[in-house]
Amino acid sequence: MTIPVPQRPVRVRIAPSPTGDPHVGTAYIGLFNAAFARHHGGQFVLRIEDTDQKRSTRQSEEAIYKSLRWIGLNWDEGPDVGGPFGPYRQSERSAIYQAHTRTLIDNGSAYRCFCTAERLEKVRLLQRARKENPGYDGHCRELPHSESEARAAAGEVHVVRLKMPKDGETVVPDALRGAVAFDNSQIDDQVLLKSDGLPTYHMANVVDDHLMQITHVIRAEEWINSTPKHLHLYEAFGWQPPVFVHMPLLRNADKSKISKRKNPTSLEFYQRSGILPEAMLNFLALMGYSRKDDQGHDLEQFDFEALVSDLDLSRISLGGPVFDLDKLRWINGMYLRAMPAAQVAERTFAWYREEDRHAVVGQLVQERVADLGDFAHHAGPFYAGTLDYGLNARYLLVGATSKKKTAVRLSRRASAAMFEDLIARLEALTAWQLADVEACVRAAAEASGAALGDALMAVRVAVCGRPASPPLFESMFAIGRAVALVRLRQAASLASDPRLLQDAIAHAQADLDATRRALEAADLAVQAQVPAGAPSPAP
RNA sequence: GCCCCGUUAGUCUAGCGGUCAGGACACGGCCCUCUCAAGGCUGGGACAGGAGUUCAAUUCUCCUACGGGGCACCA
Repeated sequence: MTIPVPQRPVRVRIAPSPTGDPHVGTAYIGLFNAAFARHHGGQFVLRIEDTDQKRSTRQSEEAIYKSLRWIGLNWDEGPDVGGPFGPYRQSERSAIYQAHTRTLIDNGSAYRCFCTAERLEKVRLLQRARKENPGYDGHCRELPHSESEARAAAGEVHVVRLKMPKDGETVVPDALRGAVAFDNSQIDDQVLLKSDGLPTYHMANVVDDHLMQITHVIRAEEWINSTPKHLHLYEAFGWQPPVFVHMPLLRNADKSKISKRKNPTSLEFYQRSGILPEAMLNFLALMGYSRKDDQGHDLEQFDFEALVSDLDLSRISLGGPVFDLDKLRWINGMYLRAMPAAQVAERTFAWYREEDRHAVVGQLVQERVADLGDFAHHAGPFYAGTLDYGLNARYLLVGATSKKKTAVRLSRRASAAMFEDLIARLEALTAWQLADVEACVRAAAEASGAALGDALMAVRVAVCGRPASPPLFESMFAIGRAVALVRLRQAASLASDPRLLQDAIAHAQADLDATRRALEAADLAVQAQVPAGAPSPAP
């Protein structure tokens, strides 16, 4: 199957929601969008979907720009670079959506719904009890036009819903999967305009994609089920829908949709771990796509330009690819090895230099170094991704190694819960400020019920990998949100899984034992060489 | 529960009716080597199962199983 390309210029977009750390999934979809646009000489648009006022933040938006640029993606139009179809931030387009919603109400494709959240909740509960499909029951669907207008005019709180056909089916032409049919009876009367006057994803998406003249919607597979709604919106407006291409979802090792619980998903984490952006991009390209070398074998190494030149989206494989850190690291190493030697050092120093933590790290390490060479030892944890806890994993159990008689020793579960609590607190922070980080750690420590020092030790080892480190709060602050969170999640899963924890400790212990045996053997060897007649060493 | 998508080794993939089912990561062995890497060689390891179509199915169709996704005033 080939991807249809209309006569007009190809225009594609990514539409990330600025609600958290810049996600590898965004970069993944962005990569194929950007490559597709370039391949066809079209434009690649970045649109910010910040209609969820509760969760969207400006920091997150900035972080998205930074990370996408880091990985080498450039957009032709977007909130930060402008363009002829702006504004590119949905929160600045409310009037547009409201006007369009109005036309849908007027032409009978949508209707106002005055149902309260409580009523909807009740309906859902009832439906579940009766084992029916959850969905809106159509209570306000047939309200007379005059009543609807009057109640709205009176200022009654309401949403606007799409009037989906009750029967028949809607066929989604997916460029990779062919025709995908959905029974209309399965499809809910989707809310288009929320009671706060802002549109939902579905509405904003369709309106923007049309107004921005998007020709191909290349997005993640999780959207395929809502595409019938989008198709009906296009129809209701009398617009021509774009070509839909649903990409497979990146997966965790257990095949579930990739998540920060089970994988580092923040692009910042990879940047701070010393992954090269071109290696990351290459790795992402390999997820579902492949190219051939001269001998017809799979080609592992290629850059963006190469991807652009022979891109054929219809060759995307549809099984959800597992995000394999081992392979990422291998690719990264391959890139490093392929560089001129001088460049490796150059890139490394540049990477150190572009980091924002030097001042803090220098200060923290200063008191502990006797010579310049000591820096690397003490600063190690500040310039790394995940850590190997080894024998130190035992400190991850709160209080377990405490020398205080009164120490409160937390169970594995309770220790893991303390980490989870801390993670939740840190995730809730809108900015990464020293004082806030400290407050979070102190609060989590206190909530755990353990002595402050014991809880801090567990956090210290989780974040720094060692029981001896510069002051914890400053260290966490310098290590940064992305890396600190990944390490805490790693610690949490280690603490909650007895097998993992034991393995980690047993592994390190085995190394230690081997060393001890080697030393003993060496001692014996020395004794054996003692010449006859010499006094034997004291026992 | 209902709907949709998917299924080649632990993982990423090639394959598009006839192949010794190819490559890569990871894993094991050997070589190289002062160590560790890197590199070279090499080994084990896959078409989820069952029907059908066909002279011939990994490849086409259907069923089953398994995996995933969706069913919000989140995107």
